[in-house]
Amino acid sequence: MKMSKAKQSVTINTIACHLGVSNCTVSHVLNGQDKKRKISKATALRVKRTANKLGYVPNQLARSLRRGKTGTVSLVFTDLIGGWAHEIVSGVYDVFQSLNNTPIISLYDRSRINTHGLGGIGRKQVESILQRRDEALLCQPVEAARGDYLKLIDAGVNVVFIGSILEDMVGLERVHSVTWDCGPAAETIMRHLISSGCRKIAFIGVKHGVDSDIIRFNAYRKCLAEAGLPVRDEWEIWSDSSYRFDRECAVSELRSIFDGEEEKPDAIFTINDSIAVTVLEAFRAMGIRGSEDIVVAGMGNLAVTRFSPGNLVTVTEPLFQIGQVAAETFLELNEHDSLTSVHKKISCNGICDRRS
Amino acid sequence: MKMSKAKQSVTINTIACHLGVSNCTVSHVLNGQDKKRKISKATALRVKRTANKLGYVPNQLARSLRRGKTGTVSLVFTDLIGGWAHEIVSGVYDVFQSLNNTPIISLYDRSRINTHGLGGIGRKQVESILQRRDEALLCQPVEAARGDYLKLIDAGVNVVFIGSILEDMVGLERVHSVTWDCGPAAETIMRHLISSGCRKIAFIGVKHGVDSDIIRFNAYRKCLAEAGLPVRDEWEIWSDSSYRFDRECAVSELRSIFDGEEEKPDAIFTINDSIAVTVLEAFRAMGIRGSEDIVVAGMGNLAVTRFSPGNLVTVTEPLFQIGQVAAETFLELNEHDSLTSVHKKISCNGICDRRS
DNA sequence: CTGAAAGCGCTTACAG
DNA sequence: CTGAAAGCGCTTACAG
Repeated sequence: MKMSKAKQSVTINTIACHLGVSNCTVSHVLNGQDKKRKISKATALRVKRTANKLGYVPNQLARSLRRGKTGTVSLVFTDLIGGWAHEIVSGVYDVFQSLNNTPIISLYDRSRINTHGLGGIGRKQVESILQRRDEALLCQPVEAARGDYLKLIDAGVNVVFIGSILEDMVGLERVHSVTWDCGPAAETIMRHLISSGCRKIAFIGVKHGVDSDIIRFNAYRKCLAEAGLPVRDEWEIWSDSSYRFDRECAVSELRSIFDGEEEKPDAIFTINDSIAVTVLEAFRAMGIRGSEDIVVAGMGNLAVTRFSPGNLVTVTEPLFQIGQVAAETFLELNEHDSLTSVHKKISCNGICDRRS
Repeated sequence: MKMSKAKQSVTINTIACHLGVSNCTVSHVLNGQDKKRKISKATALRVKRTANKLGYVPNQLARSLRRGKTGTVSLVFTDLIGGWAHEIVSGVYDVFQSLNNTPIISLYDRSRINTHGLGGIGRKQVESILQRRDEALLCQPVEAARGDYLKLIDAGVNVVFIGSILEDMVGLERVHSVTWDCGPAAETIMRHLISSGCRKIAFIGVKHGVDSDIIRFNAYRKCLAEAGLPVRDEWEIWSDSSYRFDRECAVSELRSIFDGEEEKPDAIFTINDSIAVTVLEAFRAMGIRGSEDIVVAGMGNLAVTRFSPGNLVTVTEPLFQIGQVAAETFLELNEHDSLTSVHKKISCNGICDRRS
């Protein structure tokens, strides 16, 4: 290792030579096998002291190569904006804190990757994961990356989807998920809207190809039915934004609802905070009369809603917990070496009404 | 590598056996040395084909171990909130996209680490960097992590500070920085405030121990002097929030300014957006009379300001570019193997007035 | 209680 | 034009 230009790097052999013992003894001591190997306390102590004194740092490369196991995991996000990633990562680190595993966090920026015409997670990222011999990928599911997931799975990498899962990948080997109970959460929000007086509730969603798109929509429908409220086709909007639901999308969808002479909704249920916030922003920009009174519901309670203008209602997605459980899932997979899929669901119900 | 439970992993030897050539030939071809080594075109082609067919993926561990060089770099942030990290990371990836280097992004959450009583980047993170033999650390400078930086530097790891640099680390070997011209940027903001009519401008800062704290403050002072505006001690606030400038801090600092009978400022210049936004939030919460008209200036033009209430003025920090240049700096360091320090500064001046 | 030795998957002088 | 061999730093049966 040329890593240190200043001093020669100290290896297990340096210590062994120093002490006149074999490197194997050193290795055992430093791996805490001194008891099992019945190495004398004196020797063990001398080894530890010398290692410390010389500033020995085990070489992960050599160790992993020899063991045939890296213990590393990649965390890939579509972006690091809005706090989603932050919370997940915090949960993951919370679990890995005390272990030797090193999660490797990768960002994958869809906008940038699309620019380069790659799509998916990007060949570069997939290659990195494979070359590094990461043992799992924890990620937000992204439709466009399906091919990449399959490639990784095929190479023996466990894929743990976080938050939701690509609809048709449930049941595949080495595909796992840690999701949350977003159906009940969506129902809670809908009932909250209804019980606070909303009667004409529109829906705006984006199809990400994940199970939760539909789950949330079904909750919307179910609650309308329960309450005997009207279901109107023109109020059920699936935006076909292939990339990101941006201001422009929001404006055009809102026009389709508010431009005509028909009755206007008094609330809009959207499938996530990002959409909700964009809708509120669009309302403000468009200056639609009476839009200040319209309640917009999102889901997630993400940082992005912190200052969002207008009447926002949301529900907390237990991201920290999801991160923790995802990390634990990885550890289990690693330990039990089983091929069966693990699918965990976390419950929660923290509603958050930000109406001003 | 047990990474693939399904199929035996294919190595360079697998290919060599398959083709009846030596692994050394295979290695040369796959590393694009076939020309230099004068390997016959036919052999080269056969090697490439077989590698492809068998789905060969080079083992980064073995390669790095043998080469004595990993080419990896760690990116460490204090948090992933607010979009700062996202922009930096995008810039870094933009440069690494086409290379073989794999940046490894680590999060380091100060709040969580403080809870565990560690301080700094955290022993765990430092250990990981050393064990992985990362060749550089790119990071936001954090006062509390000084000891960790020194430890890494001592071990031969290059440290590249992003955005600003710890005051007293300039000039150290293996310490580098990619910063921006925040002094002129701060002056631009101040002049903007003054030219738009502000006459009584207060200052709120937090001492992070980085050079830019003082640079921004000096810009504040300089512009007041230039314009012949009053400098008042009680309007120059250095909050001693040791951790984060939160709502509570903001409220208490604002009280000290607005509670008495003295004259009140008509603008507040804060050293960054995060503080600015928190101040605006505190204003809203406290309901200080006339505070709607007070202009609050931040710096960064971060995502966190997107919906911030009230009158915000900010200036764009060229984060994407900083990320790019930081990545390039790493590559240069890696290539030239020089010990001299590299300090780069990026200019910019995109002012952004969000007054409603 | 301890050591000699093989081997993880590569790269790279060196020899032919 | 190509191959045999050493070695990166570690772990781990195996033998004593």
